[in-house]
Amino acid sequence: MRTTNYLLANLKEEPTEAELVSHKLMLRAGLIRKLASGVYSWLPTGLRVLRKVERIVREELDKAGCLEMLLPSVQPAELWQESGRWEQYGPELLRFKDRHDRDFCYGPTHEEVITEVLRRDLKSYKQLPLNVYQIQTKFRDEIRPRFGVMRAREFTMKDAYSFHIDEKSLAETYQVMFDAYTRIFERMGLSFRAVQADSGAIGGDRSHEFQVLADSGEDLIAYSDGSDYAANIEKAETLINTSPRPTATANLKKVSTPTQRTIKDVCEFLSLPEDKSVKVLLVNGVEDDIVALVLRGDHQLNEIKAEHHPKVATPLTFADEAVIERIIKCQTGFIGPIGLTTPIIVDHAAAQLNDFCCGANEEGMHYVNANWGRDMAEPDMFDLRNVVEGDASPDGKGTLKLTRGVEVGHIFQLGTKYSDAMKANVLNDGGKAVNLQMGCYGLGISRVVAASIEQHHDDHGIIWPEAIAPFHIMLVPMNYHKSHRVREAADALYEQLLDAGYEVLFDDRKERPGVLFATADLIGIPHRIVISESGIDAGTVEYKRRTEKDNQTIVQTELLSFLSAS
RNA sequence: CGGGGCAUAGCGCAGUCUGGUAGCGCGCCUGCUUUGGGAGCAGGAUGUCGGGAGUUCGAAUCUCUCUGCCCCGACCA
Repeated sequence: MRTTNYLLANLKEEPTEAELVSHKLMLRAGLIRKLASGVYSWLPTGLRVLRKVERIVREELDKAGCLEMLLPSVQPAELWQESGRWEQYGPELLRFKDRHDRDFCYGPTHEEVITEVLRRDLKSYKQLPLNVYQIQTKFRDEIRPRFGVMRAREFTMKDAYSFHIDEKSLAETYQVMFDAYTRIFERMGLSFRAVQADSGAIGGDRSHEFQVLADSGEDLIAYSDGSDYAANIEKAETLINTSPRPTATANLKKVSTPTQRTIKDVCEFLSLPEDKSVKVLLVNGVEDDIVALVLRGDHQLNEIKAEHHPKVATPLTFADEAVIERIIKCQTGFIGPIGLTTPIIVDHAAAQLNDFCCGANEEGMHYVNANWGRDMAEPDMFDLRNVVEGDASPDGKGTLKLTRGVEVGHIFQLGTKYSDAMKANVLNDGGKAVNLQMGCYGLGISRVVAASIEQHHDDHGIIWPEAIAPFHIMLVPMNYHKSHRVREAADALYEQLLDAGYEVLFDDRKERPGVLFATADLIGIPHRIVISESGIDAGTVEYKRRTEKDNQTIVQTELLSFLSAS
């Protein structure tokens, strides 16, 4: 491709709308343009990358025995009502009506549609297992889209769905997909980690996320330094300390803390370490108005885990101030477990404390030297907190470290959640109808593009991994418009490289060298070849890899063999 | 949805407080010079000052209203 016949669409200045490096570079290098909040156009260079990502995904899924289909993006409400998600999904589901006033939505995901399509055609266990996928535009009306295509409302996703006669078959395909995802992200040159995950709104029992490691990632991941354990912080369990709780050594004492309401203030005021205090968070309950969650002062509530407690209302919401004052007759900041009449759920770490500090349920007062079992009932324990760096790994091997990631893939074992709701079944070998076991497997195609840039860039621009680069080679002639010799040599080499099967971006613009070099760096094409008069005299070309700082001089006649070797 | 901010040329911004015929840089077009890391000089084009309503002799500027966008909190590929 000659740049004079191409749309480079580079921006010299940084767009103010962008915060993340990847977002800035995607705008500057002419990959995308914003049409509306969270809605982007893909320009030629961006689309080339997107297609490369899709190609790798297709190749690996086809190899894994997954069949490509294409489902409608517009879906009738009836299907969503049948699965129960028309109500559950909330405002993130973009809904609209057709001319007959019938309800539709734009698909944010396709469990309902695929189940509807296949329940008609799947009749026998002999047709199973079946694994299908599509690559398609989704729309999720995110409350706050941000970071360009990283969290867009409209985005390209690969979604796959598998159908099985039993859990064993599901687990096998799940593993096949796990391995396919691993190969896909390896081929793309991404540094990533598969982590255990909470399955969230999609539902199901077992799930993993594929996280591209990046400081700017929105997810926190905990991983062990002594094993392959890794989990999203939402999911990461704490290893329960089974040693007996230290015994009480001092008498309960009420102390005045007139204006100290936060753990930090109370502990500073009383000269106590924060890990010798507990805090009480009041949330709405399922049966009770309020449920008290007790955590060690230095720990943070994990809302996802808390939602898994049967007494806690889902989604987790904090209790209303007015309700708190009515039931506990005390303002937040001075609330503690002693004498509370609400159900009390205690995190394992808080339950291990002796002689701790807590609110006295009385304005301006706290207790010190509080002890479970002596000053109040033995604790009802549950895993409520976020793991912290240095915690023991839940598998008992090593300690946990934290890192940030971008979720580019998420795979789930759904079980029969959708087949139960939508009555999707086949006959087994005994002639009995059984509901299908299902798996689903998402991969954010457009997000991968952003995540890759997040991981591969420098001050000058993008550094594409070979596998997803928009072009293989940037051909840069010096003085193309003045020198006949350069023109002839560059034109000839361009044809030669194309014939050899390379995707070449040939910068034949009438620009100064600095502009050409800056463009090449910004777009981030892996290989750069410079043609100049002096090189022609010496029978050489200049070669530079985008990942490296220095040039190499290559004898012109050896260029093709050099390239095929590198 | 709550809190904060912004909207002026393709992009980045000044001008708004204190109303008086819209400006700067980059980019773009033309010419000359220059030619190994985003050149120099000269000339040129480009605006419903986000929309609507109001106040005023007069509104980018003041008032009201609507819309869009960005950032911080609860979702997800």
